[in-house]
Amino acid sequence: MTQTSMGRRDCNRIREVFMARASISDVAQLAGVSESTVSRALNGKGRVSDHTRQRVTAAADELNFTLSRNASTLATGKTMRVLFLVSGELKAWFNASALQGVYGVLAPEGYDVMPSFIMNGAELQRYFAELPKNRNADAIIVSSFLFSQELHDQLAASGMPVIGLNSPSTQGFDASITIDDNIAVAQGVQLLYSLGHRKIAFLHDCIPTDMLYSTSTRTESFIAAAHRLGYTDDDCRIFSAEPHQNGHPPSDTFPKLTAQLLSCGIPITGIMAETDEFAIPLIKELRKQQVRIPEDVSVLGFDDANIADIADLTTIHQDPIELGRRAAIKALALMRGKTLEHPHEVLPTRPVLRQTTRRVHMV
Amino acid sequence: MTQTSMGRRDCNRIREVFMARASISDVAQLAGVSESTVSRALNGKGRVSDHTRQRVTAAADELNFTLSRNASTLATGKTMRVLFLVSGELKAWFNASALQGVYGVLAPEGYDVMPSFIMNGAELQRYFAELPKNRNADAIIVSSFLFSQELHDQLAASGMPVIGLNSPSTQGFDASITIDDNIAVAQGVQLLYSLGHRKIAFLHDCIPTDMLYSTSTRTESFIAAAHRLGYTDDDCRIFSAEPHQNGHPPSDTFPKLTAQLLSCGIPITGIMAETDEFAIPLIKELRKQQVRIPEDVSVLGFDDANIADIADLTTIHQDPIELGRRAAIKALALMRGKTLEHPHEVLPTRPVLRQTTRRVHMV
DNA sequence: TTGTAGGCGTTATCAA
DNA sequence: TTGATAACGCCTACAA
Repeated sequence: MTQTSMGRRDCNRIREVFMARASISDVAQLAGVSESTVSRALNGKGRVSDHTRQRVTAAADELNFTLSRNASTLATGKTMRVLFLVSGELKAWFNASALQGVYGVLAPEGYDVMPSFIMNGAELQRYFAELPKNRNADAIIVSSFLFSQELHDQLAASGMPVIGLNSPSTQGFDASITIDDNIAVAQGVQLLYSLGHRKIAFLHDCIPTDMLYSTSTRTESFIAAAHRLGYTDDDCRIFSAEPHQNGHPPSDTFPKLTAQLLSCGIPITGIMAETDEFAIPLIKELRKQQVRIPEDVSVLGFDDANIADIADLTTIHQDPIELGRRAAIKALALMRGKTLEHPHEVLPTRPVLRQTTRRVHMV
Repeated sequence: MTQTSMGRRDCNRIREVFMARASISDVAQLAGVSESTVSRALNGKGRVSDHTRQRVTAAADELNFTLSRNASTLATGKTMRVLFLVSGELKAWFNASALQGVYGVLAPEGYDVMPSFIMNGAELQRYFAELPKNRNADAIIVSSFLFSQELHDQLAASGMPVIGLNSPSTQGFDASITIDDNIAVAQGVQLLYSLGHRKIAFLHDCIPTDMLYSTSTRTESFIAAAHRLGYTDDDCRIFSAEPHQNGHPPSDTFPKLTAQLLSCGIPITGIMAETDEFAIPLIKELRKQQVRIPEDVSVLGFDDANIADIADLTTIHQDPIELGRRAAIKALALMRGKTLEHPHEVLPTRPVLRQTTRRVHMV
């Protein structure tokens, strides 16, 4: 270890005095072996005799030493970090749950998870423009995003595996895990049908965005499913909220929707809302207007978020923790150079019956 | 650029063909300057003439280059990463919100946030044993943890700033941000008092843990506050749930508590629950037993989590996003070597009136 | 303001 | 199985 630069040297000396950070060479010296051997002994790769390994381990313990992730990263090109990108709020039920799932499988494997969230298309643009050049992660899991071809190309250029989570298509993803929104909505329609509801409505929450996986496809799914079950255009209606303002529906959304529902001319008894979050304030408003739920009208949500349980809301269940887990498992495999047999998978959804729906008693 | 090692060279060649990753030397060459100049031009530190900077920037853009975080990390010792450690689930309202707050201030400053969660004391022990040696982050924000002196010492040895978030004491933290549980509970008691409730109860949720900031201090705070307002021991009662089993109260918790409440011999009209999450199932059970809320009994929660709004629960409001933000701001300052004027701060709480409490009409 | 020459703490190659 | 040596990609002290 030659040291000609005084500045550095002083710096090191200070560091050693204050916190005694050992480096691999210290361990090598103490164990009486070379740095390479320490490296091999400590990171598991490469053959080292048991005897040597023990000596090295002992020396490392004594010096309170572990290998530096950063240095390894630089040498190997592996960062042991995974990006988790979501749109909207990190604290949202879906995102937080998915993060927990991702973390749950990645952390035990020694990976760090770095969440990011992005609010609009411009940010997304910028984010992905930087991403491939940063080589700051080994994989990226992307939740609910809609990707342009351009972004796809940028990502492909990064060489990083890109895993989709509830993304609208498999386009641009090396692997993906998702629910089938189409089927899920059909489950809801089927439920309303089975309960005897012959006039039904879908309530669409309009989230304007240039990048989010718009749940607007649920509207189409609803109509298609209803038609398959024999509902005519007069038997099933769509009501749309005004576009969100700073992350929430405008304040008069639910009174307006309630008014529309009650004045639309057909006696709707079954309502499916696009999300639980949308269903609950609607129910509150309906009850305020003396519409009894579920006696007069049944209401069905979508997601089975924690609030659905609180509100006793019948809904369609999906499991973001499991989605996160699966995404992470795929990421893990891809980072390890494996080829996935089934890169794109679909997780089932199911209805959960609670107290906001009931069987219609025919007149 | 001398290259004697064939292996590496091949590797580089392959990489260049496939993804054309430029390094700082490529930029230097293209811009016709030295690597140091590129470094200075791109990372902002150090003086570079405008003309040179422009040439460098242009070259970097052309080569689709940005500085590698990892390499910078190794050279500078700054990782530009912050750990965020929580106990319990990441998806829990408090944790997810705090994370969002932390992320909100750190991300724009170029920091990555790495969340971790830890379920028990053993994991905590292990986590902190590794932490100082890893030098994998520049600071750590710790949410709601109780620290032993031993852990404190280990952390201090790491040289990393440690910021507490709703931790029970400032002990062991370089900075902290918290609410005052004592005051918050007193606000609740005062509210019940002002509403005319003269027989009140506190419901304690028993979360057994060897590391979590136990909210059990709230019980004592409740008694103290009640006494200050003139409640006698006969006027205020404490009811405790059985210890959690796998993260939740035992299933018969709320029927049991309800029975206790109704049979305790004093006509309790005001209840404060330790958390919103605890209050809501209690209310459901009470209503099931034909106890009208708020007509017969007023119930008050604690937290103002999103579910409180859903359940129309009167509660004590705290703001974990803001707590996260403040913690991050402190972290930022400390990482930048600043000394905080007020390292330990307290954020106010306030009652939020909803539909589960009402004024008692005296007989 | 710019260039030179280490150094950051690992891993990988090759030879022994 | 082990060791010497050269990367990995950037930053910084110093001299120019």
